[in-house]
Amino acid sequence: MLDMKMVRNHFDGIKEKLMTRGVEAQTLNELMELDEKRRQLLVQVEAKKQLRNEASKEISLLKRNKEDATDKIAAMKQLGDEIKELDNQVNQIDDSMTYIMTRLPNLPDETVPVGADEDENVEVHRVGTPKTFTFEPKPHWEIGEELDILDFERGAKVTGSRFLYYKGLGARLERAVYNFMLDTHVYDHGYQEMITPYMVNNQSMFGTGQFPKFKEDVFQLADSDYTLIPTAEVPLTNFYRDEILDEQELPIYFTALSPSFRSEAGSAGRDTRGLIRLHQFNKVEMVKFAHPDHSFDELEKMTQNAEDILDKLNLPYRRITLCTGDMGFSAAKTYDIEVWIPAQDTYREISSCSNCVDFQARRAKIRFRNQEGKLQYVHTLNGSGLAVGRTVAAILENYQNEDGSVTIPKVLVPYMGGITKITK
RNA sequence: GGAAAGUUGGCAGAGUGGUAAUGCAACGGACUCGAAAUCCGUCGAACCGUUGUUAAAACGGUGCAGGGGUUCAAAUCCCCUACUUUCCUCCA
Repeated sequence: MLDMKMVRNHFDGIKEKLMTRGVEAQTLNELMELDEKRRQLLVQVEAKKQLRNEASKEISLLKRNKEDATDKIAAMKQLGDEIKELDNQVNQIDDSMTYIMTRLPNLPDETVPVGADEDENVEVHRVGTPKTFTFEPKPHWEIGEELDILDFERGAKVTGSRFLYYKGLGARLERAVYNFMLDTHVYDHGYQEMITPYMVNNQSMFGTGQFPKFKEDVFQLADSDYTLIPTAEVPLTNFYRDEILDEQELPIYFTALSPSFRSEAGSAGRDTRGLIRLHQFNKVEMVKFAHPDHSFDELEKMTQNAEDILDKLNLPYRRITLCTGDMGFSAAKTYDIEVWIPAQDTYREISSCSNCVDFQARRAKIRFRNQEGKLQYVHTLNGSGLAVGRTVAAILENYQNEDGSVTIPKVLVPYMGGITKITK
């Protein structure tokens, strides 16, 4: 959530920036009018409340001295009704403002390219060269089905489309990949490992910005206020919701493996086969709580931490900076990392690393006491490190051999119990 | 699933309808070579608004888990919800 005072004081600049993210000018104008009206009403109602408080003191004194206060009490009854009426008006305006404020996206950072959609994202760099095959590379779902390590049909039977079984060495490979990722983040990159709840309440979904605007993207449990997490970012970031941290503790690094549940409403027909777009997938997530002065440095480090996994797996990838029109709701700046998928002859997203600055911290009330003793919002960051299923897909495709077998990347061999190749 | 007791600053903790105590911690000072201890003082419930500023500050309002109600007036009384602890039941 944005700071209303900042919106009020720098209205034109903020309006311009938010419009690059698809916010309508009219919405913002309406917000300013409501704010104006609200403050006018507050002056009125607060003056009346001051009167009431003063009268209450007098009544209290009279009663204490056993004197008659019936006249004063009667007069206050009238005032009470007026206050109630004005309070109602303020509350209505508050509701309207909250409706708008909770649905406004974060302000893009200065360094974010302005653009309408994904076509205007800017490539930062490419690492590794896509391998040239002496044969026609197969898509990973064909490889997986032929090796009998992925079973999409039974996933569809038992649950529905966009679900699957990993089988035998397929399951082993998935487990090897996420254990490798966790070990790397914990032992090489300094993150604390967590296992989180996989269901969270509405307030947590609000804290990280999924609610109220994106309810249709998630699976909510009927007759409860629990939601299956769409990413471990939600339980990890909300870990410190409504808490005050020590400045000396910052930065705090968390990592967690979790399943992620997404309804994928609106993506019908896209990536219907394979591991790219599922309703349930494993992801190793990184979350940071950073001092505002250092959060953008922390974003660079976190993105490198994600790239380090791909470097070690020797998979070709590129990094792009998302433009204003393609960024997620809570982010001030986002890098996407895209891995090379040979069968599609293209790069596909495998990680997204964002600095949300104080946007989530203001929603979730995560603060620290600074050296002057004042409360200040922390900056929160999150990034995939990495999407596990998509990593398995990339390994199957990039490491496939002409005979249909798949070579295990070197760093994973210890995690595979010494197995170097998956064959039929 | 059932029963009881709880939820008040960073922490501890008083407050049964009439101005949210107090202690610890923090900060400043004295003492000290320095520190600890001690003493003196300050701040602190955390946000909204008005006036105002380089920074400040002053005044007012709200704020006692969250929401609603009663009342001239609610931390306090009533209702609903959440969570915590203990006991019973069940269970991996």
